[in-house]
Amino acid sequence: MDVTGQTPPDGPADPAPEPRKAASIRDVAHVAGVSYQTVSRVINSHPNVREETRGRVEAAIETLGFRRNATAFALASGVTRSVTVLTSNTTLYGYAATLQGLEEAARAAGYALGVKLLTPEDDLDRTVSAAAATGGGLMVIGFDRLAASALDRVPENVPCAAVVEAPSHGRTPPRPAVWADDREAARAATAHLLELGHPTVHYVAIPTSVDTRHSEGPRAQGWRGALEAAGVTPPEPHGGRGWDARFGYDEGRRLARDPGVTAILCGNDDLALGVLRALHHAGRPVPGDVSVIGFDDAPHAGFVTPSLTTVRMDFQGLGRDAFALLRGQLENDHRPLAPTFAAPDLILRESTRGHAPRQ
Amino acid sequence: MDVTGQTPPDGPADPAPEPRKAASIRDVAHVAGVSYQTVSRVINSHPNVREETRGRVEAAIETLGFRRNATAFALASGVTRSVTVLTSNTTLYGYAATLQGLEEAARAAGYALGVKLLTPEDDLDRTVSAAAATGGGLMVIGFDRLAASALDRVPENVPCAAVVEAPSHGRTPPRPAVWADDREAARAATAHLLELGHPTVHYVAIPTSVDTRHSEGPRAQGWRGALEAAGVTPPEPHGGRGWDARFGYDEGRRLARDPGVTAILCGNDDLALGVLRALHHAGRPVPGDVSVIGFDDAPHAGFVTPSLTTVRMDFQGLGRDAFALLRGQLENDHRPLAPTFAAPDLILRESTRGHAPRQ
DNA sequence: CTGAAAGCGCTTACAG
DNA sequence: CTGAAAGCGCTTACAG
Repeated sequence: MDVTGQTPPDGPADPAPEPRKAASIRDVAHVAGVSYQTVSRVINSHPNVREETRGRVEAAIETLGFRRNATAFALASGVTRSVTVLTSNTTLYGYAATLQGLEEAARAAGYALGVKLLTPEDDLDRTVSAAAATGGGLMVIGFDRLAASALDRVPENVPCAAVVEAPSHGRTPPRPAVWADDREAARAATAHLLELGHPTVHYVAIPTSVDTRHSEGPRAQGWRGALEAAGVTPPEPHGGRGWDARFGYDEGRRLARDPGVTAILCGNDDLALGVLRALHHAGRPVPGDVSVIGFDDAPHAGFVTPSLTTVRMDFQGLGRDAFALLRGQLENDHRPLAPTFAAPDLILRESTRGHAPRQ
Repeated sequence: MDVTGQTPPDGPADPAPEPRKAASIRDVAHVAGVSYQTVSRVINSHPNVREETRGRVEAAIETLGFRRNATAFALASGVTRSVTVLTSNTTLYGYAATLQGLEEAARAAGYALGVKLLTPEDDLDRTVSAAAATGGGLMVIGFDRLAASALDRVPENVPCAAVVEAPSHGRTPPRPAVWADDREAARAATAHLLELGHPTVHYVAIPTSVDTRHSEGPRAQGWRGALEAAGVTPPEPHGGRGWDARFGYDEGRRLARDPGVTAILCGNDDLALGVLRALHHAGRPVPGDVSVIGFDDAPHAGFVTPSLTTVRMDFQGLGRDAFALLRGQLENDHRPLAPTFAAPDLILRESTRGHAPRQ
């Protein structure tokens, strides 16, 4: 099974068409027998052009296959209509869905979208600087520490907006930003588990954008708050060092060993999947013995067995709204409206069930 | 649960810093007391600059917060170092992983990466044209019909490469491209099921880039070929109209009704998840009664229960290699080497088991 | 080692 | 309605 393929470096069989230079407005003007300014008027649909002239120019554009050079346009006009999104991940569900919302909104507005991945290896200042030098706006998906630092480093005079974790009481993101109420969502999910009769709820955390030496993420805060409101002392939270099922599995194994554990809230659905798997391996049926709630409502959450009770998050809506916020800075006539994204919503499925206290 | 947040449109509390214009090399030159050409030499690390002059210029750059305007650089120098990837999806595992490989390779080479989503609604020619006008290279992720059409429409004189489905015998992609051997992978997976004792294997297809009125995708071809080689008449394939678990679930329900179905190959892991779920609902245990194989080895495939036997695909490697192919066209001194991506690999897990013919 | 000129492909006033 | 000029912020020769 090792046959793989590639078109030979020399390209397809037919003789490689020499990459002749693209036509410019001067070429078009020459063919159409007008000055190049007139060509500019035509491609910008300026009203004051004689119909017959316009026709000649359009014909020339067609025959030469002219496409306006976007770089020259940007430099001369000063309008860039492009956004670069800074993110530390593109494949995790929350990031990918946010990116998708961003892309949709950008496309609808006629903006080009660039993606620049943030990595711990690359110099953050250089990365942010390079992105800023593009001339367009900057968008940061600030779900983790790395992205939060990037957001802090965006030069003041470059247009920028972000989607972030719900900020703590009284704190304001360094730039215009949107967020969902993760805190309230986690509180509600935890309260649901408590109402089901579980004596306490354990939490397996995702990484967060806040400095965990001094604080914790909004989802953890909501979980903690719900327990405290019910008068139960929150157990030590787990996780916080990774996003995927493998981390969930590792934490799940630990939790499975404790017979007192009957309810687990996970920071996302992938962690929950890992926890489910660990509980299965430990012979602890879900939801018979343990109830599990995920977070995000990723596409597969409803199709695993047991299907996952989870909190649906409208990442695409966040992305759209964040773009509107940025666009407001880029085009001064454009005023972003109130948020349009949907609030988090607890989706009840098979992985949770009422808990009857043991005799 | 409806509290959501957004920074007020006016921005953070502190008075919005007026977006003063970015400094140009002339500004830097003025502050440093040199001509702007000298500034150009410094920012391009040209050797012939007196140490003391260089120092003054660098100091001026620092105090003014100068960043070279990428647009002007591109226009003046003619080097773009940017790639726009055309894709009809960014969230499905195969697409997202390919994109990630592309991004990594682009970043390593110092290229900016743009993403342009292909949709059935937008005019394909306009979309492709707009992307081509960027001046950089074009990259297409050609896993579906829409993307394949986009690839066909890329003007001959714009640098372009693609990652595609394995082309049929003797056919060549319209542009330099890389591909994994999906056909052989599907053949091997099917043969494995046959060796396990299953009398036949059913197939739930993903959409494909080929015109299904005249042909079928490479994965389907491999599945069909394996059956025919074993002397069994291939049953009618299912699916082909969607990628996600819901489609898999619908097809799974149909298959579950047929007691003769004991082995199912799915075009990807999401479809397989849906099939698993449908079999569960129909009371047909996996792998006890039915064996299921997925495709791609998505991150969660190993964590569902039963864990999914699947074909691991190196999408990231494909993305990297495709980028090298494109770079070869953009920089004429750069010669792409032989493919470096890993061949598809069958990963045996819990969802498959030997089949003992019923008495 | 450093400066003055021309130009990348466009647009935006300004003339006529 | 259409053309000639100046300029966007840089780079690449060309001088000295």
